Amino acid sequence: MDHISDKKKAIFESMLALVKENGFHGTPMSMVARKAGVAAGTIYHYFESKEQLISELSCLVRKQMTAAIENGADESLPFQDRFFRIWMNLYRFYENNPDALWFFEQFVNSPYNTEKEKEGHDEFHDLIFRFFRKGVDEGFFRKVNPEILGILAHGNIITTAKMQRYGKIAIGEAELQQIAQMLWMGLADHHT
Amino acid sequence: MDHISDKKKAIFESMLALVKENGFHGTPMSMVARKAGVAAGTIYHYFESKEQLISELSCLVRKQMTAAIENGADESLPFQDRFFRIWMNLYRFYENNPDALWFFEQFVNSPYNTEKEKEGHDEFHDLIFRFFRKGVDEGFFRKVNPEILGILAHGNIITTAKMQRYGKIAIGEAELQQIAQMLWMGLADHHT
Amino acid sequence: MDHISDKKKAIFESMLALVKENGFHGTPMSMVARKAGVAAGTIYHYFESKEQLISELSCLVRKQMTAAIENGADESLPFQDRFFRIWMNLYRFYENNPDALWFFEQFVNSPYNTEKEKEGHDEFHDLIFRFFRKGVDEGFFRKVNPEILGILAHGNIITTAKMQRYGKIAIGEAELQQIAQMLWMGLADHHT
Amino acid sequence: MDHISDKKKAIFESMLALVKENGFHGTPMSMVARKAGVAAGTIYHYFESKEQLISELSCLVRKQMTAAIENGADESLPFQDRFFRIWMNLYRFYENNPDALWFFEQFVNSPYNTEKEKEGHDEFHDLIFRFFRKGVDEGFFRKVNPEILGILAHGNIITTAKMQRYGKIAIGEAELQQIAQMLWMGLADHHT
DNA sequence: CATGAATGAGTATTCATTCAT
DNA sequence: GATGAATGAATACTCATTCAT
Repeated sequence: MDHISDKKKAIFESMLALVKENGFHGTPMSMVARKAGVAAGTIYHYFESKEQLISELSCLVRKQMTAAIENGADESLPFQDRFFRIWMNLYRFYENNPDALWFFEQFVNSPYNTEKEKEGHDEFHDLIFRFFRKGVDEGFFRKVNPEILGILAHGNIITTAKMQRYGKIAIGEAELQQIAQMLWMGLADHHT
Repeated sequence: MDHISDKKKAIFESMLALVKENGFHGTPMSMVARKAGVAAGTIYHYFESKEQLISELSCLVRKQMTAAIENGADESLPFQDRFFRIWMNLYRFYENNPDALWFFEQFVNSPYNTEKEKEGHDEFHDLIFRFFRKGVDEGFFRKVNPEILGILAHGNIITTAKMQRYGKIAIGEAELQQIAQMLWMGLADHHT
Repeated sequence: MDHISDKKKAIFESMLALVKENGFHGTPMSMVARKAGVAAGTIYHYFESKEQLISELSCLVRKQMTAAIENGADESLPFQDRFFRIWMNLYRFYENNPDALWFFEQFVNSPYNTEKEKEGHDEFHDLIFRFFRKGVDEGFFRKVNPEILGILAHGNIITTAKMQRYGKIAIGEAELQQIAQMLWMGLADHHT
Repeated sequence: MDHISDKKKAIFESMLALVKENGFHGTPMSMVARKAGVAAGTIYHYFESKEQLISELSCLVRKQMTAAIENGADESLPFQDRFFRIWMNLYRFYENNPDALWFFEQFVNSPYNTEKEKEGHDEFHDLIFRFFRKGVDEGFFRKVNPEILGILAHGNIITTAKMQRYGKIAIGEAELQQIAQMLWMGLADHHT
């Protein structure tokens, strides 16, 4: 059923929001509990430790990111359309879920992102990788390790989302189109 | 002038190295002191608080980043050459100073990076901005807000450095050239 | 009558075994419940509190100790035979019920052994006392407060059982005989 | 110098007294700190953890016990005199240091008394052992493993001290003499 | 009777910071 | 300037106990 109890969901959401405000360290479990409307001890029925709560939350966020992309994975579309669709889908996800973006950025560079964490299966990464390999194989992209292309593309989207979030620079629809376009042009194989 | 006492330098280096290992929270002042070979109290002769030590360190790192770029700012060179030179210079800096890269990435996404922090004058940012504005003005780059271009370019370099640092994907000289090349192609104005 | 429900028994046994492993403090009620195969709340149908569970368990153990002795209380036997029989019966009880020995030793020296606890009627103590008073009255033992003799004798048995349990010193049948013999010789009235 | 700082001593004494009242678990570090007149954190300058504080305290107590015996180790005295002297010295120690007696009894039967703890070198035990081996070798005691004799004798003293401490039974000088005498008679080799 | 999710007070421990020497 | 012992507020986590189902 994959059913997540209401309390567990409330705890997830509470942590997500608070981490954005205060960072991992600045977010005591007691605060997570209060915002989630549960007792401090209750969290420990659902999660073994703060570390595990954060770890599970990172999995959840990654799943959401994966889901966000998959909408654009419609294989019947032309490749280039899929590229822009994926770019925009993921961008929109970050735009609409700034807490998730912030959480993830902090998580990646934190001691919570342990070796064990990194070694787990990462469907998000796989999805991206397959897409870019296909792009290389079919001549759309340069002959470069598709993994590199995927990571650069994702970095590009995150940079854009952070820019928008940061708020000092106006990023409208036109700019988004241009940024995605620039990425496509950069990756494209201009030989042919 | 601008002389940094040996102890102060030792404290900076100690913090820089430890933050990479353990993160901000995992790095108590006592540990910084021990690694720097000074007493805990001594740190407070040089810095008002942990926060300020981190803040000053972030300034120092930014200065180093600025210095790294400036080598490529030789205005007599053709613009495109300067672009690749700046790209590579900054990349090399991150490659050779992984502690600094790590520290900065953590810092940017941390509560230590306060509003006040963000509002301070940022010579690094200015330098980048001026360069990209020139590129736009002179027709090398698309007609896009140069600030956006600068941030995308910096994001590209950091993504590359982290990829290399992360170690799972082989990034050799050939790949570096390609990545910079792709960035250039992306930003370039293909109209003309 | 005096019927103990299966669950209650399971809870007693669970606590007894766990206390030996982990001590009172290291034995949370939830652990007792799990090992007993009941829900945490169920324990509170049978016992008012952890304290009372422990208190009742201590009574139960004392009863078992009393029963162990009583087998040797056959008044038709010569007094000396009864002495050795009691000694060995009690020793065997501790040997065969190391959990009980351990529990009792911890209990006696714990804050659970409250004043109220100590003041309750103690049949075990009475039994021992009567036996040693008889021994004194009939000239087998020295003219010493029989309560003292009883406590010394019991201490001797417990010391022996712990030695055996501890495992570093080989205690065989021969040694047991000797220890009991030494105790007898010590208590005996050598005047006559 | 074996010098123990005043604060460390205060912490030891505070713990010793409180454990007697409340047991290990009932004695939070904050309470130890308050009674010792130091801040909670201060304890952790001297001891790594509660466990280590307790462990070190147990060593200290054992040393005191050893010292108490050694006064009676005057080898020029007749063996029997030494026996009674050791018995009384150790008894007096327990009588005058009821906190230590209580602490030790609790400690021995607690999870703090780890395997590692038990395996450490134990001078107290060695001293006792050597004395009883000599007694056996020189024909004063029965031909029984001297280790067993030592443990029984120590158990006898502790039982006596606890009886006295317990307070319900009057133990005067006469009784003490008798108890020690009974122990001697018990251990003695009556063959010769 | 039985359950087990929920509670929240209580505990060991950490760590930025101070200050007497 | 330099030291490091001392501080005490803050935090993750535990567990006896309750109660709605």
